[in-house]
Amino acid sequence: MRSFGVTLPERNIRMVEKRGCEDGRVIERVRETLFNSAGEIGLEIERNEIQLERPKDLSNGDLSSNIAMLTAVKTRSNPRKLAERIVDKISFDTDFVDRIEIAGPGFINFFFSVKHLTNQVLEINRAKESYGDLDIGRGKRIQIEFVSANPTGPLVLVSARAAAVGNALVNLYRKAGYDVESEYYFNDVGSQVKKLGVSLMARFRQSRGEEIDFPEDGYPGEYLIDIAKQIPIGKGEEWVRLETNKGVNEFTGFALEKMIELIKKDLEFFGISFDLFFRESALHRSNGEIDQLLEIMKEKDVIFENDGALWFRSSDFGDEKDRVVIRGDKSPTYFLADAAYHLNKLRRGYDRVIDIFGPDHHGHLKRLKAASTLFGGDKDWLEILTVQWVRLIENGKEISMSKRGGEYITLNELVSDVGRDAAKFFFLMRKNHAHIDFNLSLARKKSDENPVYYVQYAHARISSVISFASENNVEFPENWECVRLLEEPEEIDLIRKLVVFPQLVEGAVLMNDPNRLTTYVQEIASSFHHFYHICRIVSDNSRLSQARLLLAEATRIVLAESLRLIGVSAPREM
RNA sequence: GGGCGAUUAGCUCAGCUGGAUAGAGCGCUGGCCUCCGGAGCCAAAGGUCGUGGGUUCGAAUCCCACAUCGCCCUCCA
Repeated sequence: MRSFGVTLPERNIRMVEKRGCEDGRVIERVRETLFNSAGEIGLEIERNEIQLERPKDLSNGDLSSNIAMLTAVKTRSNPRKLAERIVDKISFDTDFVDRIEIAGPGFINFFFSVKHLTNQVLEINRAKESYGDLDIGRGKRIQIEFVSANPTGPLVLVSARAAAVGNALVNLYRKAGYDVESEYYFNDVGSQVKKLGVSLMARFRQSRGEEIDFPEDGYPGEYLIDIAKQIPIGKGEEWVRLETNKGVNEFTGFALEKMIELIKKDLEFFGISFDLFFRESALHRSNGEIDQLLEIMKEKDVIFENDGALWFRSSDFGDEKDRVVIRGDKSPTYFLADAAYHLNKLRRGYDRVIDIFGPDHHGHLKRLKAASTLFGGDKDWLEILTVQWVRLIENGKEISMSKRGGEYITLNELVSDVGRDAAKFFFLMRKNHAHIDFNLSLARKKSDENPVYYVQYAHARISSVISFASENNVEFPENWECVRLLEEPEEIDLIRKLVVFPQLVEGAVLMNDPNRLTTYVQEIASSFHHFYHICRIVSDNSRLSQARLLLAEATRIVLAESLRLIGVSAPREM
């Protein structure tokens, strides 16, 4: 059930009122009418308290209000009788509402007229891919940071999931009228990165025939062997001869550039792009954000010294204990750098910032939010979402991944195996914060069992029918009056599902929940197949054919746009 | 010990910020192409929504407790 009313947070109410599409205007008209009628019989109720829902079961109408049940409690009256009194007072032109029923314990149900519904088919055809565009963001600047995996290895499954989720959110927020920037943060500083350099040096020396042990805590993956081969031999040998620290630095620098290149390639292979790649090293310059943040922390008196290190009193902000920000060796911790990074974001002027974290970062969450309020970020300025682990299941069994052997399944391997579309779709079939068992065997299948193909098939089928119609001289009509001929239950059912799209986008944005789209798109496909089976599109009746062609095209538009939002292709044929 | 999440049909999961008779896919059973793509459609079977309390006109949904499972809890990043 969708509901728009009393329990909604402030910003949600505003959004509902600002919705631009015709469907939204209709909801407002119904709300207005109910408000007036309730006033006439002396009920005291706020406009925004009036909830309007779309019943799950369409036999309960297109819009349903529980106003009578809510007010019955206050006025100690029978909700059904109260509903009757309200309905008696309702008088508006029945252009879009066909009838009003009182049902169940006192629901007031509005049934849209066929005329109104068929008009929506025209609206979708007119709007095309802009159907469902909202202006709830009103141009506010929002930054979405995601993946941000360390440049110490190729991207693995969790990163792939974060990439799919982040990419879908970027698309959704843009569609909702936000000015969105996507960003990837590279931790190109610190001990992990240094380990990368040490590992690469070892690989290089091994490649020159030296029999040395690989460092125990190094990165054992094969990718470093490949990168070692790319080092010009003269250079590499020179670096080996340098004083150890300097030499490692050279290898680190080389490894970093190659890793960043590799990660960007992986992302491109997956079909994910970023507006900006930000490097942590930019924060470390003298009097950069790290220094500035330390100053702020000192001013606010939230810092103390202990054991030669500087600590942040994060326990005062809900963290379980205090955290080191400057280590005994004077180097800043990862946490301090990340907090400084967010200071940098704030200064760039974003109205809101969303971070998508992997599951291994969730302990980091509270202290980062605490830090962001320290330097002036409003409580809701920074929002942190987490995505959970992905387990790969093949033939009903988990594919075990051993960290020690460096045997991760990479993004690249997954996408090569099942394809971009299936990978993205499967990652978006669950809520972000729930674990996923990724069914490899199913994702691989190019058959009806695989939901991605089921949906894409519907799109291809529609495209094919439209071509078929054209070959048989059924074209899109000049005069769109023919949509009035749409009246079969299968046609009306399909239309009713299509018109939900703008609200679906709104809900997905409000709840940061792109997985709603994967469910929706399957429902649309199912309704279309059903309609297709019962109602012949191209027939001897040319006006009816044209009307159904418009409905098919409207379906195609909604399908294609939904798929675009989740980053999945909508093939014309397959 | 502390924290986050999960628990819904045989399996994998939806359930849209509390609504009406809890839905889909797969699997199983039985049907549907002289006709626009059968990668499709229809029908049937299948449920104490983990357990126990609470709030509410109304709870799978919110609150509390408990159980089971997964993950996290470095002066790593």
